[in-house]
Amino acid sequence: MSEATHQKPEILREIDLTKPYDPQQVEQPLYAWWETSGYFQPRADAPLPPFVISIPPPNITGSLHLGHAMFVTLEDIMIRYRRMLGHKTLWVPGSDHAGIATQSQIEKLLISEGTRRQAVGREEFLRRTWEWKEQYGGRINVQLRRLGASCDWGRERFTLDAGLSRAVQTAFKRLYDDGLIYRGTYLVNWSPTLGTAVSDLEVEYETRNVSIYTVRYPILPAGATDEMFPAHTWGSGQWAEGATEYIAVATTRPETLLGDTAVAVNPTDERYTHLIGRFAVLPVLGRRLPIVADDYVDAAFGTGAVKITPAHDPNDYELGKRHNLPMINMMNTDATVNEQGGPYEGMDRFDARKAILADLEKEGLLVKTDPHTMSVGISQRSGEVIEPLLSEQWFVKVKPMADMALAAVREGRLKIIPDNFVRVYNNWMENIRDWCISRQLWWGHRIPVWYTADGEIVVPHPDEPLPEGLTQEPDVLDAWFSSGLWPFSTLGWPDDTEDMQTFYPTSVLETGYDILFFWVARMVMMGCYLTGKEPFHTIYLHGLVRDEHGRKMSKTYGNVVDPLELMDQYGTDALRFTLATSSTPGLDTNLNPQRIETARNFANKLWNINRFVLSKRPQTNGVPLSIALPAAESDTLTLTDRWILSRYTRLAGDVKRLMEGYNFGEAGRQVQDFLWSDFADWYVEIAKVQLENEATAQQTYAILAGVLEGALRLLHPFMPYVTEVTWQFLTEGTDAAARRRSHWQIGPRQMLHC
RNA sequence: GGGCGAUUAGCUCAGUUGGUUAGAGCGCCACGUUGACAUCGUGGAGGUCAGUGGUUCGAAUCCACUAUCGCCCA
Repeated sequence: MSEATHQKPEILREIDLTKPYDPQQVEQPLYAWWETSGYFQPRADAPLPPFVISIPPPNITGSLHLGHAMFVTLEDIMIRYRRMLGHKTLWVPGSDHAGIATQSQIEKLLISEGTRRQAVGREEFLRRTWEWKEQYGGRINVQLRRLGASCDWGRERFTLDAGLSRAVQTAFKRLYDDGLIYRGTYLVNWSPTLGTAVSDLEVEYETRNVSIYTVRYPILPAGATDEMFPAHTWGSGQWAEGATEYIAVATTRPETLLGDTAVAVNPTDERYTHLIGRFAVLPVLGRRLPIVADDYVDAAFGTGAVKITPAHDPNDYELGKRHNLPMINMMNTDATVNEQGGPYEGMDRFDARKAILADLEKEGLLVKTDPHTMSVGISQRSGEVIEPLLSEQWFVKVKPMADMALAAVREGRLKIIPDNFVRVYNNWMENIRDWCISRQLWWGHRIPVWYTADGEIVVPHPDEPLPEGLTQEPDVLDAWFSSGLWPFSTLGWPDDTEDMQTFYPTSVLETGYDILFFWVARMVMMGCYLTGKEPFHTIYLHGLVRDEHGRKMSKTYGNVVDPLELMDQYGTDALRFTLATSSTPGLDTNLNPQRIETARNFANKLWNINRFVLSKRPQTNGVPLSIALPAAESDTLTLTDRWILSRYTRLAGDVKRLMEGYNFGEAGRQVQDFLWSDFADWYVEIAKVQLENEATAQQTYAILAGVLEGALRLLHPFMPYVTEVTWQFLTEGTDAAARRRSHWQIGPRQMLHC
């Protein structure tokens, strides 16, 4: 198709201009046309430098929610704007394997078939999961297309792709060789029903009303030997017979006493100084517990004496290390009591609690029960109470990377919008703790570590052949490990590919503030460390989408709004425009359905303005019509003409300024205000008169068409569908169509008419 | 305990370097329609910008404190 004979896409020929704007008729065919025409690929001949966004990869198990709609809206606004300005623009799409979420989904599927993961085995489980992924994993990306996302789908990536897996293995080896990855036995957050460790970030804290129990432990009577005390069996009711002194401790988790290895008091607490160095006797098991002094103990809390369970509590763990206490793990990985639990072995943790309390009472050792509020760790994924558990895991020593990430922001190479998140970012980076990266799952990147028969660790380079006779580590990596590499792994890293050279570092990373630590911070750390460059120069954080009264959307509350339904009802442009214009960076958005209706009306308004302008189009006898604004100094212009041109020029400048400053909402509102209030309500009405006058008719039409054409382009990043279809009708057979050499890609001067 | 944010019309929200009379949509009231558009137009009512104090010629905007709500971290 030559430029001079530019025609609107075939699909638009079906559209009936006499009816109100119908998004359903336009959107999907238009998207297909964009995509198949290659408009979303970066242009080789783009005049301006690359502008690149890596998509926040949705989970393959995910289905579209308003969070996706928000990020697509904002990122697509940036991408389309930069593309129109002439940047070599790339938006890299893809999806995340989402270890726990996906594995849980397939486990449920197996259970519904009457079997389970352990029964089918790892290989078959993975085969089933891949099968599921191939079948359903792409659904979310079909839905992102409906939102109008102008991603280059030819570059779509998945975190478990061969290339990205090689990136994971390369990163792992590099960090391991540099001493930043280590294996060790530490207290970790254990999710019993998921059967895996999780990172600190995956634990949420909830204030709960619980009971605090005061339990007294007998002090070993002077001169008593192991045989002499306790003299009676546990549960006899006479277990503590012969004790003359006791030390009382307060606990909210009495079942953990089975793992106690000491009792601690504050060294300055005069109530207990005489007991320091002596021994208490552990109820149930009769174990001798040294009474130790440590500043950690708050003399004012409870009884001032604390039972110490190093294998089941973070503070006790630290204290245990200071005092060289044994660490006794009394729990299995499914949170039942293990062989250390004596008579309670095999009981679930909460059943054991009840049983132990009953027995303590029987033995006269339960002093009292008080109500207590405390913060309880909950597994983000499963909602169950997290169990601090001593186990062998793999960790990343993140401090050196965090220092680089801090410097990037401090030295201005990385900007965060809105900037109040800089403090949050700094605070987290400065107090960062090592990251537990091993997960006891099957779905994910299996940790690239092999063991020899002697248990020696081998971490091969991904391109090296594997020595014979090795056994691979069974655990997989936290899925955030691979998403931490996303901006560069998707471009071909560790290879020095053309895409890496052209598009890395990327430009803006846009996502919700709720995953600042989970994802953004990790990408910055990994990017800085592994590639030597900040993976992007700007972080733009949006807020959460809430319901119209500010309540968090939740299934249980029944206030979840489905973006697909909104798009069916009002059109994609209406949803996008509403999300963009009712939000401010970093702040939560209360989504008011009435505003979506207004945005739909706005789309229809544009449609009708365009119909009016088209109806006034002069006859040109086959010569392409020129859509060009008259020079502002032309003395044939009426006052109204000058006014609208002035307003338009100011709008173009303001939009440019606002877009550059990431104030997309305000930019969108200004274009709407201009088109509806200034252009439609005033200029169009006065144009009706001017068009009747031979002296002004021609110029009036030029202004009508020229201003509309330009304003449509200003609005296009926000409402891509209606602006595209309208623009196609408006410019068909004109020089404006030819000027756009391909799609919306025209230079900045033309775009803004300034 | 530490930190962050919000508070503007009945509702949902704008208001970006401090600058006429604080804006929009919806809702409400009145009027209007064959001619781009009723998914519309015109006009109107409606605000002590949470409160107090301060800086300034001038404050919704900057500062301090207070209140309420929300979030993050420990």
